[in-house]
Amino acid sequence: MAKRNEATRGRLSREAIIVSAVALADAEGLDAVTIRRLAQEHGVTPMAMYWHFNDKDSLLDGLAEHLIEAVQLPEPGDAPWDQELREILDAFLAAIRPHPALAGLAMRRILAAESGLLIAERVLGLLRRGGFAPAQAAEVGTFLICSIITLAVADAVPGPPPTGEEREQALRDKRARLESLPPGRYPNVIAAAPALVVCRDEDDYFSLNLDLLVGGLHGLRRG
Amino acid sequence: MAKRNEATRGRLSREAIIVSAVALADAEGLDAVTIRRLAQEHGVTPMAMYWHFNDKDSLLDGLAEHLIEAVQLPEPGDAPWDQELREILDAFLAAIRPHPALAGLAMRRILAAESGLLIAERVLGLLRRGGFAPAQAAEVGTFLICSIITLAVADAVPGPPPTGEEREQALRDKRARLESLPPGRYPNVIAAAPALVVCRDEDDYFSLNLDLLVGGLHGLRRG
DNA sequence: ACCTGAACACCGTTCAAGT
DNA sequence: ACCTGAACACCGTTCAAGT
Repeated sequence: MAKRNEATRGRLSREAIIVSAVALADAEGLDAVTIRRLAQEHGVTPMAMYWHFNDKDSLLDGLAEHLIEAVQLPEPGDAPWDQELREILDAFLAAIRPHPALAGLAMRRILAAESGLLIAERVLGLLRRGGFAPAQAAEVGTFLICSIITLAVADAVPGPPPTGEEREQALRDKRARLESLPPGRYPNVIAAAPALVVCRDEDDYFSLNLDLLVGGLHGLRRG
Repeated sequence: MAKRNEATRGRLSREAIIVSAVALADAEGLDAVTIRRLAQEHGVTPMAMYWHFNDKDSLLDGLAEHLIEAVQLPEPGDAPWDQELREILDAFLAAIRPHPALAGLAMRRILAAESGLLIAERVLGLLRRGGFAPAQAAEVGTFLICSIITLAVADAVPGPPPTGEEREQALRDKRARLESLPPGRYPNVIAAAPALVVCRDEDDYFSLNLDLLVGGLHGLRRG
């Protein structure tokens, strides 16, 4: 389909492959990100990829790193630790939100590259300022990052994102199914049906649960 | 390899397939759960599976349902709402913990089957008792469940679980890498290295972060 | 240094056909 | 009702070879 210099002028490169992989994941989901498919988009044979990446897993490593590098870490300030932590978590979420299909890749790869290590260092430092011992900070910090990723992944349907029209229809069906449940047994599911099938406002959803996470830190016993 | 009645005496059945798929996922990870592999273990051709499941996705639906059905929902009592909620989240985590490779399947499938709807109804009911409006309860409740799943998924390495020996080695390597980082830039990562690479006690890790989640509810504005 | 050709062992899935 | 045979369009990966 794509001739050689359509996607990249000149040579094939790690960066060019990663950029097209990100676009592909955004458009059609992570399952569409395939060695063979990427090769085709660059007008190259599948084996050419193996010069730039050891295997598919290291391609995914590259995607995760690319994602994490996009995080715009705020400068350290003199705000209270919890407020500064919140800003970092906001920045992290802002960076991965546009790529829900890829966000999950970051879960087990934050400590693999420098950009992720910098984030971890900041988060751990703030938690220590908040009174957490190193091991506790590690456990809580890991969970915080994973939870943010979970927030971003939550609105990723696996496979190709459906078109607006069929998506609307699927949501209507799902909501109708919930609302036609026996009212005696499921009163709360029925009452919450609209919000269960799709949140009213994504920003509200995110900030509500970020409030929960950061607020929850204050109740924990330190030591 | 396996003769016909090794894995199942008599006929093939949905349940028998699911049970062997769970065992396979536990032993070798979700990637090993393959139509062809399962067929082989039941001494049957791959196409036989398509009589029992529409496609692979509905097999995964079945696995998720199987997992959620294992949740031992505590009886409703007269404990405070947050305490009862905590018990439900504990029960949920206890059920999915043994199957980290499968836990992720439950994320988008809780509302698909009755067992999950019952859990959702209880969680939503308790959140409403805690003062949350229906839509807010939906958003917080969804996040709570997803976070619990994240906790369980967190210690699932994709692919076949490595043997004890090579796992130990991999963890030692990872820890050594973190500890040999420049101390000027990464003091907190270095201090937390042991806990970042593997938590001392999994129960502690889980209960610490469950405390965070449930405690975080109290700080949220209701309405 | 960078890429191709040919081949291997896998996937999920369909469709017609057997009992 | 339950399963098979044959076929299709995909995967990731290796290895020797070309320029």
